Amino acid sequence: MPGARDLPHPDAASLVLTDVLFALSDPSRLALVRRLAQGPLEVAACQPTGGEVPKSTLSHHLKILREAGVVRNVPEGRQRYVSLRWQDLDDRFPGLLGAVLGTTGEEDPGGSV
Amino acid sequence: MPGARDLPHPDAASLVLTDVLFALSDPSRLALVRRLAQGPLEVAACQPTGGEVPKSTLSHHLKILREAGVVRNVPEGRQRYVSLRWQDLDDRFPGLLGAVLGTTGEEDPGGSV
DNA sequence: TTTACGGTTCCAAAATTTTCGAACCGTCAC
DNA sequence: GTGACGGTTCGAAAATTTTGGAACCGTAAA
Repeated sequence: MPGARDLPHPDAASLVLTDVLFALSDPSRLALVRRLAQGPLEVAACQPTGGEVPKSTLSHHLKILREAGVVRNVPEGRQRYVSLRWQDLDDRFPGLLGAVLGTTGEEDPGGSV
Repeated sequence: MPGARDLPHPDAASLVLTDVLFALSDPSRLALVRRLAQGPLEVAACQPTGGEVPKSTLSHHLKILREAGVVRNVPEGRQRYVSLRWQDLDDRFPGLLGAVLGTTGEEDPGGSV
């Protein structure tokens, strides 16, 4: 197993509500979360649509999201995939993410694209 | 009309999600919001259960909550009543407050203690 | 009116967060 | 191996938030 450079992720049960709310309270982070709601993205693709941000800054925001348990960051070849921990979040704080994303959870989950 | 010393409150339609999330992301503020969910409190009663906090500090937290539109602060004689803007919040961000407070809205509101 | 009360505002210090360049680390291509 | 890539970590500066004392403002009681 050639170098497992996995980053630490809190497990679903130990997520802290205020940490999650804080992570989501930043406009640029929330914007990213909205995009992640549509599917995983590699880190480079997490750049805000339009402007470029220094790598270290982007990495910092990803860290806040990851440590709060909002996002999962897994290595894949020489890149990394960032994905929303929707299920875990919903297990721990039912309805929260849906409310933040503006969906109450009542609408067609697998709607026609 | 003897001195209307009303504080500014954003109206329901103009509430900003990240501001609300930020206001709720502080543990002491969130704790207060939970208590307010059970009914209005006068400012003095907003002191954290157990410890005393300087008046100016408490006032600051109330200001963050008020400016985010989470709370309403209305003068009443020589004191002020602080109340949760549950309805306004729910109109603007359906389900959010319920999710934060840990109730999806489905359970018995007046459950047996 | 004078004084006590309940609270907000003002201001500055302390703490935390944000930003970003530079150094570093694994992985893949040459 | 050597080098380019994709990203994280480190460290320090800039910006924002938190804290708390002092001054101030209306209201109600003396």
